Amino acid sequence: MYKIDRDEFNLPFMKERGYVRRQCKICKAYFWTLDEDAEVCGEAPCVDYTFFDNPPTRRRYSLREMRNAFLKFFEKNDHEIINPYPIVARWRDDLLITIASIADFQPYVTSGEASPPANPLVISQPCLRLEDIDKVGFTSGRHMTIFEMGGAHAFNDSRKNIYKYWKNETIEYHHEFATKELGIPEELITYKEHFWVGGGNAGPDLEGIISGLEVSTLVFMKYKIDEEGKLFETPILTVDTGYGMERWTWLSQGIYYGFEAIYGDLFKWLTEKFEVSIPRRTLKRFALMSPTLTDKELNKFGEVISQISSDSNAEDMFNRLVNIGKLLDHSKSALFLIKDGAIPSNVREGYLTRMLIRRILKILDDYGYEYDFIYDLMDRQRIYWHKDFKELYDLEEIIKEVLYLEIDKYKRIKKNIGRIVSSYIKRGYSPSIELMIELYDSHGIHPDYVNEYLQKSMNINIKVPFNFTELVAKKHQLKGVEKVKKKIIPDNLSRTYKLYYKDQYLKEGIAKIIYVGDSFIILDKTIFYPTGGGQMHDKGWIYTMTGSRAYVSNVEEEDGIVIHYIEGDLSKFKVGDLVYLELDWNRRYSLMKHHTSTHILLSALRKVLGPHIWQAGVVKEEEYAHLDVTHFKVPSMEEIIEIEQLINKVVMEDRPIKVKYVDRGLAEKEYGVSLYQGGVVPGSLLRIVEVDGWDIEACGGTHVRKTSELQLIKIVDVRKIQDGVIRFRYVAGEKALKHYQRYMNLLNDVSAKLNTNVDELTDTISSLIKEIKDLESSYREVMSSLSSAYAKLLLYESRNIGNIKLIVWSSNDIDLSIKVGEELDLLAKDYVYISYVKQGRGHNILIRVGESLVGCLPANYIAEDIGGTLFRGFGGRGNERYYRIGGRIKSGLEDVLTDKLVDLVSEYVTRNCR
RNA sequence: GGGCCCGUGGUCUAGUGGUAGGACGCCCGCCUUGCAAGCGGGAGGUCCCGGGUUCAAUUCCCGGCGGGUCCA
Repeated sequence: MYKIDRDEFNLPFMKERGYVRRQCKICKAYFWTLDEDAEVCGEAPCVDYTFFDNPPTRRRYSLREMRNAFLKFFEKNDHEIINPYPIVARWRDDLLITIASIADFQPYVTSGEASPPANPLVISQPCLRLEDIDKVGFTSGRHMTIFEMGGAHAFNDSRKNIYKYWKNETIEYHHEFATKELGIPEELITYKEHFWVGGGNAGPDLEGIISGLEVSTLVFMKYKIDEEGKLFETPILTVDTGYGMERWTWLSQGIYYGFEAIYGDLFKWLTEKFEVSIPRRTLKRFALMSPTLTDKELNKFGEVISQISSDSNAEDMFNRLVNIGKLLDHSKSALFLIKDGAIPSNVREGYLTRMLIRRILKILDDYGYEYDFIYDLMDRQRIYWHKDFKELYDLEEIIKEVLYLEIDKYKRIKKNIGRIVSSYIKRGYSPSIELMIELYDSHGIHPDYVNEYLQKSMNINIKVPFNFTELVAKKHQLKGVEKVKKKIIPDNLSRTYKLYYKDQYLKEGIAKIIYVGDSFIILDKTIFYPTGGGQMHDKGWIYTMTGSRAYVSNVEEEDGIVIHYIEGDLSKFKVGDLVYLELDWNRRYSLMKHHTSTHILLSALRKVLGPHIWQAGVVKEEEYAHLDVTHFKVPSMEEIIEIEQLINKVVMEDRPIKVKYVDRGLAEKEYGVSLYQGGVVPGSLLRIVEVDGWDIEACGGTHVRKTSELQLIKIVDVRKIQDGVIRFRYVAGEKALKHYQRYMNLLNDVSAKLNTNVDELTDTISSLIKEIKDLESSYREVMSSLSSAYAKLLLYESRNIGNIKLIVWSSNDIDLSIKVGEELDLLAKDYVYISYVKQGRGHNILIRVGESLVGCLPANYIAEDIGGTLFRGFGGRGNERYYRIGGRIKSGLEDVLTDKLVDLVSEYVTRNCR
């Protein structure tokens, strides 16, 4: 797509080492090699892997050893080691998960807006990629959903005269790491040209290929790319290298199946558990051909396996092997996601965790293992990795609870399969792919399970296509139109100076008007805080120097410019005038208390509930605040009480709240990315708010000076707002007092209404409920005796036509009429009961006939006859014994109805029954 | 953030524009040495909430709340 200049990589390094540029005759890519006669690029599938049984490195490395070797090598070469970021990318609003080491530094570092935590730096970043999840296991370890990307990054900024290094040094480092550090002969290394595009940036890159395996990508980011694919040079040149730690490890061990290299003992444990035994030679053949496997071939895995082994159970064995790979891979991914707060959910990153866990459960199902096996699997993973990722250690209980809930949900789905599938078929769905898509989409039922059910109940078998998930995805492709916020302010205004950052307690001030819109004013500086970071905007007043006053009802921020929305007349406000500003301080002070309370609560939640707690959303209003956090269930009353006591202890300890501005890079290094609880914070300088010794966050809100100002924080509501997200609602300061008072009033009101006092309220209500129940049951009894009495009376007064008793009754209660009809059954078998009921504007006729008359006088026949003559246009429904019709008739006709009915039915009866 | 599915006794559910039904559980009785099972009887419901259409809504329509599920 993008052409790379033939001299792009014609670097001094290439000349010194004797590398020449060649074109691959198979894949057509250009590459650099020491072999002047080379015709193919050196990457599988153009060539075979050549490291099996014969690793090119000086020795074998475990993943940990490889990571250390990598980090230490670059540290030796003046790179600073940076701790990895979480795999849930909360500092980005365009990504859910960290897919590359450079993602840690986008967008503000790569755009030049903020400086990096160190320059140059090196990092080993766990990354998650789910695009190739279906290939995991089949490609022998080339694809994993979770992997560590070793990133050595340098940021060159021509505007600031910062130059670290660029192409030549990058390749030299790579080469030296491979040859000197690991001892790989340089003839085995080729560099393949490529053009990399991603995350809004682009640039040429070299792929480092050793013994057939691509082990690194050295990207030279120098373009921004727009939606049409146009390239623009950027002032920042970013060296973005990605060393695939797992692949280097695999390479160094020279074994066939990559998962064995990475997961060692865990792999061995699973092969025993799944009773996998594959001859070494067969496994090697498989691993060698795995890079060439296409989707189509994976669809016919059996045929592929038959090419490399004649063994009758070979396909089963390889399927088991592939599933072991999937189990290892998916369980590690799920573990790391949970560690970083991606609690299983039906939305966002939590959904990825759920999907991975469900895939594991499905495999266990397929091989007849108990779901409980996943506890063991995940716990072994936790122990396996906890030395490298210390937070894992404390996660034992949390993971257990999360898994318990997920297994429970999965079982529920499975239990309902039969019922749901048959209900869809009853609804007119034919057993088909469409049905499977619908069932998966709406109920999460895996197509295999649908098939199993169809096979059992209808003996139908449907082939599930390899691209099933793709078909499901297609249903969702209609994209919503993005709402573009209309810009209402002119371009040339300068940013508003924010006085509330200079002094958070400013209640009044003076500013100059620089723009007057139709309903808003823009000032050169302001004390009004605009809605942001979950904190609602201030309200207050703006005065002209001549005493005119306007009410500020809303404040918003756009591109650093604060917009004051005004209620009322703006004609007195002129550009250039000085105005006097006054805050509604009660409101603001309450907002500040709620904001500081939020910080205190968040840290308390992490302490009480666990390190998986992250902020998922927050709103601070004048009357109350709420904080949404990632957690798997509503905390118990005990936990909530503990949390409440803890936050109020912090209040009473009177801790100071400090605000300081720190360079973004330094702040991240010092405090970690847990700083970004509130999401993306732009800019190079971060405003850090610290509740002394308790909580540190990057935050743009206004806070109180000391925790004692909060007086009291009261949690008023805790509930689950979606799977994996719990909402805490709370109030602070005088709002807490107000809350108590409001509830006390409520209780008093209720007590007064019930003529009791608050302490006896529960007992009173209990006895009231009982009383109502008793009344209801007496009412039923009365109704029953009443209808029984009516039935007897009506029967006594009935007129005999032949030996049939005809009862015509006019009532005003449809329920009573129905009941009376039922009672008649107990008294007679040869009656015809017609009840006329007027209700509101409508009229209803009930018709009921005794048991012995069903043959000659079915209720539905009578109804049709009456309906046809007397109530044209009425609707009705019923059966031979019971029928009900109704509709609207002209007023004034009611009186004649009863007589007419009697005549009609008498005639009808005489005619039909002799 | 968006799409789709679902809300009926304590639990699981059938069903419907016109009398809310079944199973499990619960209570009482019978049979049995006892248990389980069986038989007979009984209690238990604002058919999620609000609005609309209709003579009539648990059912149809709209909105809300709650649950499920998939996609990004």
